Amino acid sequence: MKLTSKGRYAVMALVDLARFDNINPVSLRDISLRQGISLDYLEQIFSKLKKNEIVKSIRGTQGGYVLNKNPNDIKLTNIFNAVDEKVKTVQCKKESKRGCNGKATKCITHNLWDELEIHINTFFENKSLKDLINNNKETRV
Amino acid sequence: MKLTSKGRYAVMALVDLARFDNINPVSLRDISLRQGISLDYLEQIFSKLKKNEIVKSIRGTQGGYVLNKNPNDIKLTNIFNAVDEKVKTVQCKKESKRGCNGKATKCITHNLWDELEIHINTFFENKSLKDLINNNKETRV
DNA sequence: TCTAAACTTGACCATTTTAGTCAGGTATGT
DNA sequence: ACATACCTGACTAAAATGGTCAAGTTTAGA
Ligand code: FES
Ligand code: FES
Repeated sequence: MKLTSKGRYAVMALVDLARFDNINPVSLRDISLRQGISLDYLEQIFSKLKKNEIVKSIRGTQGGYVLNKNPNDIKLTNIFNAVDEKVKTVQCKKESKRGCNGKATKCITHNLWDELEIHINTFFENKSLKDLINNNKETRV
Repeated sequence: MKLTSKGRYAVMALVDLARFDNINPVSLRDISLRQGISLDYLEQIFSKLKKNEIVKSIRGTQGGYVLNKNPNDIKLTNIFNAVDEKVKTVQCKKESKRGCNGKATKCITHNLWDELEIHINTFFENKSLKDLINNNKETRV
């Protein structure tokens, strides 16, 4: 089970953004330089964050991105959903009664994987961008 | 974040094994048929489970595999470690002081990923093969 | 003793996913 | 006008995944 860079970058970038957006919009270029993430890749990521109304964009010179919600209302779940970083412990469709590889029934360990998925998602639901900023301020002191 | 088939199969196969190993060793062929997992793939998986002393093998006709420990002592952690299904929330080496892509310091969200990794691993450490067999018996009643 | 069942080993491979790059745009403050 | 910064879509190298295939060795049982 690994977390992809896309998901990791999305959170990193938003934490960076949340720290600096008090005064002016923050440009991807700045985030790219500060966090060491490819600018082109960041653009793909922010395109999705924008579609999911997590950030707003301001075009033109001195433009950039701004948070579209209170940091307290942006949960990791929202961020990961936006960039398609979903937790998948199974291959079969959830809605379907059938199991993996088109088997007629769900597998013998199916409950376990459901539990696992819930366990991980709970973590994401309980963690907001605000937690991360605060957490980091503490570290800085 | 997704769980790979290798990890999922390993657990499925062991639960199957644990259910049937009371009397005779269980052949991979049987597991393959019952659980719908490729025999050749199962062989790869069991080779690793054996190296990690989770199962024992008995060769020849009527041979097969048997658990090498009490089901209560086989945690998901052990199984996943055996088949290299590790939880990785970061790319950088844990021991190193340096961050991802050879950066001089760890990233701004590093604590978060450590927390996440611990959160997931806790689940795996607290779940044993015995839990899974019992759990499933309940479901069967 | 012969044979078939079952473990053992290692190489090989097609497909998918990942983590980007590249090449063009378009909008806008100064 | 022009530099800055967002916007869009196509493309791709490298890695991971989920297997397959081939060629063994061991041993119970007929
Ligand atoms: S994981 Fe698909 S059937 Fe259980
Ligand atoms: S994840 Fe590698 S530096 Fe934080």
